[in-house]
Amino acid sequence: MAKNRKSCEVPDATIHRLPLYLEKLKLLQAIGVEDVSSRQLAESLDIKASQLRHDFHYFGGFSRPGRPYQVAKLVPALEQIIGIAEPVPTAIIGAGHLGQALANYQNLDVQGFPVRGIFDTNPKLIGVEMRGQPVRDMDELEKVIREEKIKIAILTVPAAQAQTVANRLVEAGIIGIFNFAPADLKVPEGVAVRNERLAVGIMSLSFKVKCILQSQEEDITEV
Amino acid sequence: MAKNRKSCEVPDATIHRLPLYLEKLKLLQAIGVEDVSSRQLAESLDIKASQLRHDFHYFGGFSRPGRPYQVAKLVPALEQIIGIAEPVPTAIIGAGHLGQALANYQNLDVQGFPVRGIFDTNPKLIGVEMRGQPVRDMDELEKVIREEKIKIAILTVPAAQAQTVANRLVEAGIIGIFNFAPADLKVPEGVAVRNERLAVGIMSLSFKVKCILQSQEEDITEV
DNA sequence: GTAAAGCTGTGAAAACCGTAACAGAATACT
DNA sequence: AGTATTCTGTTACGGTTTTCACAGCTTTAC
Ligand SMILES: NC(=O)c1ccc[n+]([C@@H]2O[C@H](COP(=O)([O-])OP(=O)(O)OC[C@H]3O[C@@H](n4cnc5c(N)ncnc54)[C@H](O)[C@@H]3O)[C@@H](O)[C@H]2O)c1
Ligand SMILES: NC(=O)c1ccc[n+]([C@@H]2O[C@H](COP(=O)([O-])OP(=O)(O)OC[C@H]3O[C@@H](n4cnc5c(N)ncnc54)[C@H](O)[C@@H]3O)[C@@H](O)[C@H]2O)c1
Repeated sequence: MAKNRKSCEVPDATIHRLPLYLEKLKLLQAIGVEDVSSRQLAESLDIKASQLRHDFHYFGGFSRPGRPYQVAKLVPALEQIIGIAEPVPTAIIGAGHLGQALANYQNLDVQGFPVRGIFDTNPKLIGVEMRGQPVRDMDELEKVIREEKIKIAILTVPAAQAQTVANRLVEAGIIGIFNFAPADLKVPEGVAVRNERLAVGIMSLSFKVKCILQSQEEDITEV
Repeated sequence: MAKNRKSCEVPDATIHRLPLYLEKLKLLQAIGVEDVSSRQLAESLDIKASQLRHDFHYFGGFSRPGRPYQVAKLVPALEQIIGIAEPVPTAIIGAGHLGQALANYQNLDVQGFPVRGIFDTNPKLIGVEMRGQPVRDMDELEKVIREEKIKIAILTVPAAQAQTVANRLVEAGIIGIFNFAPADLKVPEGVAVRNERLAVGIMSLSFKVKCILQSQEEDITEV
């Protein structure tokens, strides 16, 4: 099974496209589409068909030359690769504004990440129900992570607390941290962090908006 | 000023780093640091100093050989480049769970994106105050966008409504859409879209977690 | 049955991005 | 003053990602 190890040596860019493929395929599946060609799938996602085939090639290919892809086979194959063939129990740390929004985000469940623990330190929040689950005191963190076999944590605490909490999560056995706080977390090897920075997103958008406005101004002065 | 047009031909990867530079610089500024070398700044962000200089080089450089960067000059220069030298009035469309979290996210203001309009169609939400602003009916959308000179919209409506609402936003003069709905928006040229897909983020994290778990298992069986 | 069209898997080419190296300039030190 | 050090701007290099091109298989049309 050297394939498994090899399957982890995949460009980040490819990894980020896998969820997009899966999402689109599930959509097709829902409307009864059985077969789909690399061209059809790629065009609906605004990428080149060759890139899609190349991406799939990292995992050995999902069809045979001449045959289009079968949606019913591709969906579970991608789920397997992404690691959500089985539901992945997840925790939310910090039940503030963002944490509450995420706790109420039904798509998390659908996508394979059932929330099995919501934690906070604020006594006013502890016990409050969110989507059928009580907010728990941080005292229970280690116990719940162990019992529910939680491997992924969504971190929505203030930036100042992020590193401290992250350390505790790692200590408790968390392997993946989805971090929404604007802080550069340091974690030991064997733990994956994904930073979701709102500021980066809106600022790169702003950059492009500025470029558009500038080119519009130039067009006017040129006429 | 051919520089302006040229300054828009910058790799995406560089654009995404600019906000990180700015954030760190503001932090340094806050604690009274006046000068900073490319090495110092880069190391604190876990990137190579040469890359930072390379990034800055797209914009002509911010210092002279031999001199470190002056924080007080760099901050406004980056703000200019990103397009937030002046505050950028922003609207939130969809005041549900996520829209409310964002409306209450003070960092948006701080980073230069004051929210000047929150919109929804749900009568129960219209009029409710969020951070000193009432949720407005969508009827007022065009008027408020015009009066407040809003150029960027944060889209937090259900996926099914996203394209329809996006069309209306473009029609009303919006140039940048920060889209949180899992939908591939089609917009005309001259409009920038940035998709923020939670599913992509958590699934790529899941992929890495799966790889970590697999390599741990292999380590055990090898011993 | 045969030709044509459509499809994937695959490796090579091109484009892109990150890294290293260095020249020239400013500063610090002796 | 002179030398060593530190620093940026800039270019050249190397690696990675994307794109292209095509061989070979499969179905469709006639
Ligand atoms: N609100 C947004 O829309 C938004 C968007 C992007 C990023 N963020 C980031 O997400 C984080 C949370 O934002 P928010 O708006 O929800 O803030 P918030 O203040 O509403 O929520 C933070 C929650 O974390 C809890 N908390 C504090 N310390 C804790 C600890 N040690 N352990 C467990 N819980 C703790 C607090 O009690 C609070 O309920 C911040 O870092 C923020 O920068 C927020
Ligand atoms: N909740 C989350 O944490 C989260 C995370 C990532 C992405 N998203 C996405 O963000 C979007 C919103 O999620 P949510 O959880 O806030 O859902 P929500 O149902 O709580 O909120 C959606 C809001 O949009 C309003 N709306 C519906 N149609 C509208 C229209 N035509 N014009 C204006 N407003 C309209 C609704 O009245 C509602 O208040 C969804 O597409 C969701 O997939 C949500």
